[in-house]
Amino acid sequence: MAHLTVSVEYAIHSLLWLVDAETAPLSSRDLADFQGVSPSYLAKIFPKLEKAGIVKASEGVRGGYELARAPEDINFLQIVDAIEGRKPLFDCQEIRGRCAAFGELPPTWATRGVCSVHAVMLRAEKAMRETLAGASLRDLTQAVSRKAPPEFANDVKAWLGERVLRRAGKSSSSARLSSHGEDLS
Amino acid sequence: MAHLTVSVEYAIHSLLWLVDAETAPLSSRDLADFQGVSPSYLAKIFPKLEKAGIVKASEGVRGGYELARAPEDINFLQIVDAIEGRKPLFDCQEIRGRCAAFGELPPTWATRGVCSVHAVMLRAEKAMRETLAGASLRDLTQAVSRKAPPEFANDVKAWLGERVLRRAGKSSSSARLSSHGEDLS
DNA sequence: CATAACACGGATAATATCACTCCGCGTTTG
DNA sequence: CAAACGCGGAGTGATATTATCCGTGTTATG
Ligand code: FES
Ligand code: FES
Repeated sequence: MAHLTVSVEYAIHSLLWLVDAETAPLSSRDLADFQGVSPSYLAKIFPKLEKAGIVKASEGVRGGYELARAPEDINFLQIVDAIEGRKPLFDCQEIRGRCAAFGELPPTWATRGVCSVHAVMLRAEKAMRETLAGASLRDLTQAVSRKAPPEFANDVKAWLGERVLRRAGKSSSSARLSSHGEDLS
Repeated sequence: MAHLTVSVEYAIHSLLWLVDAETAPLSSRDLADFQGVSPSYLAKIFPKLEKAGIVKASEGVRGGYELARAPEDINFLQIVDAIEGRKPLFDCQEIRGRCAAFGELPPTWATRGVCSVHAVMLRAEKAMRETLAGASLRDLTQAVSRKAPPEFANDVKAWLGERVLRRAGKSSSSARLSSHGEDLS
């Protein structure tokens, strides 16, 4: 867990829209266009979530992704680990064994167990991971719905629903897909 | 605080030897050779600790560094911030404002305050920082002295004392500087 | 059956950071 | 004055991040 990259931001925000999605599954392209991020990059992120068992993929046309578990069983730590691959916060180089006060090879007491400096870093990483594990996708959707006005959920479903209809070939109703007057050139 | 780099490991281990150092000040070169790390790289780290007020520098020959405060008043968080420069754990790109359900510019409720995803990351970073702030340099020296045999402290002082004598020009007694039979070619 | 829209993986490139080296300058001791 | 310091800037190779493009396989639709 070296650093929380933008891939994590893309992933969590994408998963947010998969919760309560009526028009499932949603393609990575749909989610990218909806959020205004790079489609090709988001397409590289979802296979990681799928291998971690967080989302379920369906192939072929009309395929896409849906949540593999209930949103209360998906937490931030699982998402971060799925994407960043369990990299440690601190990468100990075992300085302690190269002390010149030792001869060629250090005594056993010096290299046994975890270095006291490293132990503090491990505690810090554990505190961070526990905080991430304590935040579920369900908590996130509740926080968002407290913030957004009630009609926003309908706008989202209208936009995504229009997307699904359009790629189904029925590309007749191409205007007025959102109550905010969005059009795509 | 993007990632705890090896510079942090070098810094904390170096500061460890500055606690209870009888032959003060110690040069960055002394500390690097003693620990078996790159002298030129460690020399780039100490000015950061000096600007943070953790360490006090003396210039000229026989100069070097000593702790600027008592070791119980120096914690891991101060050292990490001094070296990594307060970089955040998570760099929010404000994805939420680019949602296609909004028109050209997003409504105020969507961009006001901190994003709910970002808020979780800030809590995780806070938990990590509090753990780091709870570990002082004094705690570290106590943990090390519990681990090392009592004669080790004498070995360290002998090696560093010999180093100070040698660069003082009195380079006659160059052998048998450690009870482990260390010699430097 | 042909096509188009998917997922998936590999290759590539631009940018940034990291670990590290080298140099020159000013300061201080002997 | 010379040697040993601290200090700052420039530069280098390795790696990671962000992003794009392409090819392969799968599946629904016409
Ligand atoms: S040897 Fe790596 S942190 Fe001490
Ligand atoms: S917009 Fe950056 S974390 Fe939500």
